[in-house]
Formats: sequence, structure tokens, C-alpha cells
Amino acid sequence: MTEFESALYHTLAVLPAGKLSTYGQLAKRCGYPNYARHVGKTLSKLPKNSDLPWFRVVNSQGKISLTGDAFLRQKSRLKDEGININENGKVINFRHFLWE
DNA sequence: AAAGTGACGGTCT
DNA sequence: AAGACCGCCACTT
Repeated sequence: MTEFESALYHTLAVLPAGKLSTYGQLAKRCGYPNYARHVGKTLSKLPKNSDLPWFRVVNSQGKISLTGDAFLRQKSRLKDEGININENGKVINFRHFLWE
């Protein structure tokens, strides 16, 4: 496991339920500014049974970046935490839920 | 080794 | 508000 992955996992692990973060924000927070794309890349390799809150991560515009089934799964997980998605895939009241 | 590829992002039109 | 454009960086072709 790379140093970046380790840093990212530790940061993601403490993202509170009911909150959201963005790829870029997580990258910065774990000490790797400019690694937004790598956050996505890394999350895409996460095991399906991962305990990490991968679903609390959306893009800088507050939209879900996943497609197809994955999109639906993320939308569902967020709804469980009281966060809803509009017909364009965007989090309703996005800024209100941002982590810090 | 050069070119393409992302669960991305900021800026400028 | 929505695209186009470019910067970004590790990986794969």
C-alpha cells in the first residue's frame, strides 16, 4: 500500500456520517493537494465490502461521479443518512452537508 | 518512450 | 448555468 493510500484511508475513516466531502478536499486534507484524481482512482479499487464511507464523496460541484448501478448504490447510501440527490445527480443542499 | 486515461478541479467564456 | 480548456499525476498501452 502506498503512503498516499494510507493517508487517504485514515482521513476518509473519520469523515462523519451525515457529512460529505469532495475528491479535492480529501486530497488536501490527507496531505496530497492536487491528488483529486488519485482519490477517485483509489476509491474505485476499494473492495465492495469496505467499511470506509466511499459514498460520502462527491465531486466539487456536489454531483455523484459514479454511473449506472454504482450511482444508484451511492444515492441510496446517502439517502440513508438524510442526504438526497436531484434528477441531475446533484446533492440537494450540497454546501450544507460539506465536511467542515 | 510517447500517448492515452481517469469516481477531479479551477478558470475563463 | 454550462462547456471548453487546461493543469494535474500515477498507471497502463
